[in-house]
Amino acid sequence: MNLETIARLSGVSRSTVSRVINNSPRVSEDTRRKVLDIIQQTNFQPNIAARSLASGCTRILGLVIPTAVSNLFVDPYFPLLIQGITAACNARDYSMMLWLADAEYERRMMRQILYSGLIDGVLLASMPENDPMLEALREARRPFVVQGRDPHHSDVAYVDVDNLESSRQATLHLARLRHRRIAHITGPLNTAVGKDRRRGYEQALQLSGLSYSPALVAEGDFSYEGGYQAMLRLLPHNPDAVFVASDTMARGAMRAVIENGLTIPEDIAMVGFDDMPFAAQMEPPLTTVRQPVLRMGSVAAETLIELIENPNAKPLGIRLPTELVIRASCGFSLRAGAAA
Amino acid sequence: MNLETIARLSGVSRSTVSRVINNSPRVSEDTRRKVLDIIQQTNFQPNIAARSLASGCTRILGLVIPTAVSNLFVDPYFPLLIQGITAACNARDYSMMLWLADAEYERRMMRQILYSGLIDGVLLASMPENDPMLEALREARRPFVVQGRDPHHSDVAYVDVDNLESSRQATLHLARLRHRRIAHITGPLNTAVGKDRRRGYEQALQLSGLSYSPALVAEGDFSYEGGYQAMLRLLPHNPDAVFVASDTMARGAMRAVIENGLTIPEDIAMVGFDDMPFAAQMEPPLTTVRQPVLRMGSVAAETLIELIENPNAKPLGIRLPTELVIRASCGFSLRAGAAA
DNA sequence: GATAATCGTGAGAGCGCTCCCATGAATTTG
DNA sequence: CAAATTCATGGGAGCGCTCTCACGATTATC
Repeated sequence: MNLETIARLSGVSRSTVSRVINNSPRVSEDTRRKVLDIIQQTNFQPNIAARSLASGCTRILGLVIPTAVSNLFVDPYFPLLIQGITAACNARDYSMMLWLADAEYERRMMRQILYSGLIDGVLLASMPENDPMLEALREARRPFVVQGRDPHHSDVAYVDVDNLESSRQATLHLARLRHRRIAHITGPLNTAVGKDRRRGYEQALQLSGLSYSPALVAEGDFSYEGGYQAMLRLLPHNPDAVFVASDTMARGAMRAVIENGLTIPEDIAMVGFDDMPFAAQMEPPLTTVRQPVLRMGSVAAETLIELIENPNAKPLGIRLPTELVIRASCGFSLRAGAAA
Repeated sequence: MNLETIARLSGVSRSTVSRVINNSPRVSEDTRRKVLDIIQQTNFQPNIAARSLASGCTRILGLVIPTAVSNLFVDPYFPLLIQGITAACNARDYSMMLWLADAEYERRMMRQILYSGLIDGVLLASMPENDPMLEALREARRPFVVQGRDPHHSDVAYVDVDNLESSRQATLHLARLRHRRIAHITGPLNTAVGKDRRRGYEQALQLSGLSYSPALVAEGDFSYEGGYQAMLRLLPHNPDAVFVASDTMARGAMRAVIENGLTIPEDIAMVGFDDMPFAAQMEPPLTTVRQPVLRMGSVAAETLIELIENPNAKPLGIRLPTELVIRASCGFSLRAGAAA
C-alpha cells in the first residue's frame, strides 16, 4: 500500500495524493475529497521512512535523560515531564523517542542521535553542568532545548522554573511566620538548580534581616537518604525551621526530625520543593513549592518544535512560575495570628 | 555525507561499504579495515530513514502505555520498566519510542504505530483487559509482547511475574506467623493482576485451613487513596493481618491503621506487593513481594527483538520469579519463635 | 589440468515518498 | 481579443540506503 496505489484507486497522480496528505492548498475540493475517501477506505498511512528520506525530517523528538539522574527516576518527576512532552507531541503530530544515556553507550548514542537523521531535535532533561552532550549538540547544529537553566551558556534555549525567586518566597514565608533560625538543605551544589535555590534562601534571609550561618546549611543530593543525613547534621545547631530543596529530601529530613523526638511544625517548621504527589500525604502534610512539571514538559516540547520548524528563531529561555502550596508542615495555622 | 562518499574516499564501491557497515562476512579484512578507518575519521553515521526504506525495518521498538494507567505513572514502576527496556535496546542496538496512549489520539496513534512502518514491534505495558490495541496488533500482524499476562489470549507473547504463586506465598507467610484473620486489599478486579493476586490469597487461606470471608476482602485500585479507603472498610471486621496487592496501597492502608490508633505489626501485620523503593523506608519497613521490574523490562524487550528477527518463532509467555522480602511490618521478629 | 565451487567486489534496481518543473485549462488584464 | 497570470495536475529526479545478480579471481575437487 503506497501513494501510487492510492493514486490509481482515486484516478489521480501520485503528486496529487501527496498534496492531499500534506494539506497543500493547490488541490481542488473535488479531488481532495475523492482522495481522502480512498485513504479512509484503505486505512492508508504514508511510510515514515520514505517521507523522512525525501523530506529530510522525521517529526521525531529525542528526549535524553542522563544516567547520572536516572536514579532520580524513582521520583515521579520524569514521568510527569514525559507526560507533558507527550501531550505536546500529540498535539503537533510529533513522536517522542527516549534515550536513557548510559555512560557506556554514550558516545555511540550521541553519534546516532546527532548524525543518523533519526530525530529532528533534542530535549535534554536535567543535564549536569558542562555535559559534553550540549557541546556536541551545538557543534552538530541541531535544534535543542534543555530543561533546566544552564548558567554557562546564554544562547541556549531552555525551560525552567525560577528557582531563585521560588526559594526566596519559600524562605520568606518561613521568616514571616517568625522563624529565626531557618536552616537549608541544598540540592547538589554542582548543579545550577542547587546553587540557585541556595541563593534564593540567602537572599530571603538578608531581606528579612536574618544573619546567614554556614552551620545552618547542609548539602544534600536530592535523595531521601541525603535529606535524612543532612538533617542529622543540622539538628545540633537547633534550627527552628528548614527549607529543603526537594520533597524527597524533605521526607528524609522529616524522618530524622521525628526520630530525634522533635515535632513538625511545633519544634521545626519545614518547607519543601516540587509538590510531588506524596507531599500532601505526609504527616504532617508538607508545605512546598509547586513546580509545573507537566507544563514544563509540554512547553519544552513546543519550544523545540518551534525551533525545528523555524530555524531562524532565536533560542530563548523560558521560566515558568511556581506556586507556594501552604500545608501544615510550615506551622502556618499555629502562627497565622502572629504573622498577620 | 553518505555511503557514496565513504566509498569514494576508501576506493571501493558503495556496496562494499554497505557490507562493512552491516558486518557482512563477504569482505576481506584489508578492505574492511580501510573502510572502517574512513568511517571513523569522517564520523559517518548511516541515514536511518534510507536504511529503513530499503530494508523495511527500523530497529525501533514502540512502548505503549495506556492512559488509563498513566496515573499509575506516579509509581516508579514505569520508570524502572523503561530503564530495563532501554538497557536491552542498547545492548541489541535498538532504540525505543514511547507512546502514552491518550484516549483522544488513540485511533490515530494506533494507525500510525501499526501502518507507518515507524516501528518494528510493539511492547504493550500493563494493558487493561480486552484492550482494542491488542486486536489491532494481531490484525496488522506486527510482532508484539505484552507486559502482564492476558487470560483471554493464549497465543500472545507476554512477560509477567507469577502473581498467583507470589500472592500465595505472601499470604502463606502471614498464616505461618499464626495470623488467623488475614484480610486482603485487592487490585482492580477488572484486571488479570488483580484477579490473580486475589486467587493466590484465597488458595493460601485454603492451604492453611483458614476460612475465606468476603468481609475480609476489599477492592482497591492500586492508588494510595484506594488503599486507605479499603483499609477503613476492613478495620471493623478486626483483621489481624492484611495482604495488600501493591505497596502504594499499603502506604495508604498503613495510614488508615495508624489513624485508628492501631499498631503495625502488633495489632495488624501487613505485607505488600512490588517492593517499591519507599517500602524499606516506611515505618515500620514493609514486608513485600519484590518484583523484578527492571528485569521484566529487559526480558520483554529481548523477547520482542527475538520475535522481530525471527518471525517464525512461536510467541511464548515468560513468568519471572518474585522474592518475598521480609521486613518488620509482618511481625516476623515478634512471632518468629512461634512460627519455627 | 579441466570443471566446479567459493570468494570479494561492483553495478543497478528499487524502497515510497517530496519537490521542482512542465503543461494545459481557466481566468484575468490592458 | 491577444497576452499574461493563475490554477490544478502530472512527470521525473532524487533522497541514501539494501539487496540481488553478475563477474572475474581464487581455491577446491576428481
